[in-house]
Amino acid sequence: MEISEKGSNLIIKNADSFVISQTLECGQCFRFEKLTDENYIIVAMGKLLHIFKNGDETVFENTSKDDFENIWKSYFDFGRDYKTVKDRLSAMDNTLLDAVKYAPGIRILKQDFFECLISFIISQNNRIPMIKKVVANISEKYGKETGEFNGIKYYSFPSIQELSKADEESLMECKAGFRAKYIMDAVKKCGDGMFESKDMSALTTEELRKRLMQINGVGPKVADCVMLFSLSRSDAFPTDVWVKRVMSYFYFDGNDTSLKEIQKMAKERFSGYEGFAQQYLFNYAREFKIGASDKKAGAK
DNA sequence: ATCCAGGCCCGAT
DNA sequence: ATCGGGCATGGA
Repeated sequence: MEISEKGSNLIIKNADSFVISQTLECGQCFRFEKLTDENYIIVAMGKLLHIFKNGDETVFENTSKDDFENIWKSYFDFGRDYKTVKDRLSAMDNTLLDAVKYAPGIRILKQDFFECLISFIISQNNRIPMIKKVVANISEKYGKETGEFNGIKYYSFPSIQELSKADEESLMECKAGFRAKYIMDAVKKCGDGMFESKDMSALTTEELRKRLMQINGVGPKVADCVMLFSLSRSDAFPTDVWVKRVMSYFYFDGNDTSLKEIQKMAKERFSGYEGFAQQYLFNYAREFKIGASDKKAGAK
């Protein structure tokens, strides 16, 4: 992976295990817009990023080498060798082999903790287009303008302090629905210093999970998503309906299986790589509707 | 119109 | 411990 600067753009040549669409559209983040194929706008880390593919180059428009080193390298997890991750998973069983092959350009993002927490609180019992809309509404109302593209203004996700100004009513106006009160509790507990990054990094994944679940509206699924998508806890295994289905289908002979059993199985089988396995499997399951009542095919 | 969505809370067993 | 109903909202 060679990095260079061309004018005001930053260029990566032959990016390893990185397909923009696969990384963005696999359900881990909500603040992006597709312009054309492999050409996206991302709002993250207080920045507006136009990123696109041009032949064997991945272009970060108007991006300095400093911003890449300080922000995007970590955000896109470019410090990790995904070839090793994929090889290890692919060797575990044929299901994972197929799931990895299906989307070899997924990387697990390292998103901002607070944004990730609020976003996944909003995700519960909701659909992705609606989640994106609510997060965008909150950002426009409480965040700062980060830039403009094609005449459209974009707003960063608010900080804890900025969102502290919100009340339940205004969050309802942002279409958060019954989750508005959950957001209020999360903002309060973050503001009270319950989730300082220094303290969190001293906790085991299980301890951190319990602490996150002290927030009203945060259960095991949201807690695991936050740990995996913003805190690099790759031993977290977010288990939603799709993961439940794909795990039951392939590892429990099609039998409906409890959350506890599934997480136990994941820990044993995917040890150390649970989070990566989860994301490839989730993506695979959702695409082929594995285990869903209207299954598209026998998944292959 | 009814059903359901990357769940979780809450009250009943 | 585990189970089922209810929940704001909008698209199919």
